[in-house]
Amino acid sequence: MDHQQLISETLETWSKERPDLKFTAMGIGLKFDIIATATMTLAAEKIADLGVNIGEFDVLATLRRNGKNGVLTPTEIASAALVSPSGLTHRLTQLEKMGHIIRQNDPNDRRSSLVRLTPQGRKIADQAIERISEHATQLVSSFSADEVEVLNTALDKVLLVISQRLTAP
Amino acid sequence: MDHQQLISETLETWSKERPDLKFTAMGIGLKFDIIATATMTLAAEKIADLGVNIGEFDVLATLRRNGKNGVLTPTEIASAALVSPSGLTHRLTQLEKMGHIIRQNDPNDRRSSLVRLTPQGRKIADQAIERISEHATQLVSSFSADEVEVLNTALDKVLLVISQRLTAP
DNA sequence: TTCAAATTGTTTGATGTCAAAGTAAATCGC
DNA sequence: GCGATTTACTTTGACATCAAACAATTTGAA
Repeated sequence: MDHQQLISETLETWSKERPDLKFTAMGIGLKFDIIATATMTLAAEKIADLGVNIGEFDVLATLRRNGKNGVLTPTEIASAALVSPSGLTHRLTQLEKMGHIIRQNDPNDRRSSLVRLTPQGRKIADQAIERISEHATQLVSSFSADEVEVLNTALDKVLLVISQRLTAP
Repeated sequence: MDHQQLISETLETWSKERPDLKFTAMGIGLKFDIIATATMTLAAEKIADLGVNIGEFDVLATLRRNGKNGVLTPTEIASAALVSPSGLTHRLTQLEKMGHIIRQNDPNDRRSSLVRLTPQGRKIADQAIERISEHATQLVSSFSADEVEVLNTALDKVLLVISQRLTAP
């Protein structure tokens, strides 16, 4: 069964069983979830042959786009990549094995370390971002510029509500 | 740093580093991902005190909304809940421990089994869907009916492209 | 009828994640 | 200064998930 059909069938059966509740918004939530999952799956496929997964790409990308010298501390990467400290440690370990990054001691703070993108890692990051930005563009290729604008605005409105909920439950 | 700001900063720095690429669509993808993750996290919090996680709720909900007698085979549940067979086995085991479902032998096919929602499981499903539908409604509470309609239409368009990509890579 | 292929659900092994504890070092307040 | 607190990263343990292998059973074609 197709995703669209799965969603509409879910909403219909729920409405039948619980006519006292409203399910329109839940349908939107379902769509967000399915779109996000599928988008990530597809993006992962696009870069699979580069040997990195999406999480690892995210780390490389964070270093790559951080201009100057591609050096950040793990804490900086973790907050930019929305990953837990322990999750980041694992990603860094993998990336270091592959030779895409190196960990160096921070000369100013011995608790800390500096994560540096290697030339090889930079190359991977560049190849990956090319494919991923292109892939994302294709997903909204049926949209006019205006429609993209409208969608973006709507997403921003949802993000705003979410930020409020996350910080002030 | 706030999510909105994180996204716009990511797009800006990328545009600076790679002015040859287009990042608008990737920003939309990022927003989908953050919204979906946060929505699920918030929904999980809403039902945490019921003792079930989102995946388990999904199974209960599939059984509950499937009218008549709340009985389905694991295969039917798995395809409706978008979970792998092995993932479903684990969820069913947990739910059976809690007394929310029971597994019975299928009299017509001894390979198969029938998963039946218990009255207790049905109660949990009802409480959970009330909270989750309400929570979803709040997330788009700042939208007019028209805006909800526009958003839904846009999401459907994206879903359509995704379905095509997933089936025909 | 019989045996190969398909189907059903579970088990196994690997992955990626987080929360919490642990280790080490820097900073702040007195 | 000096001890308590905070900060930075890693380690550990738990969890949920998937893909692939598996065992049991049904189906279907020769």
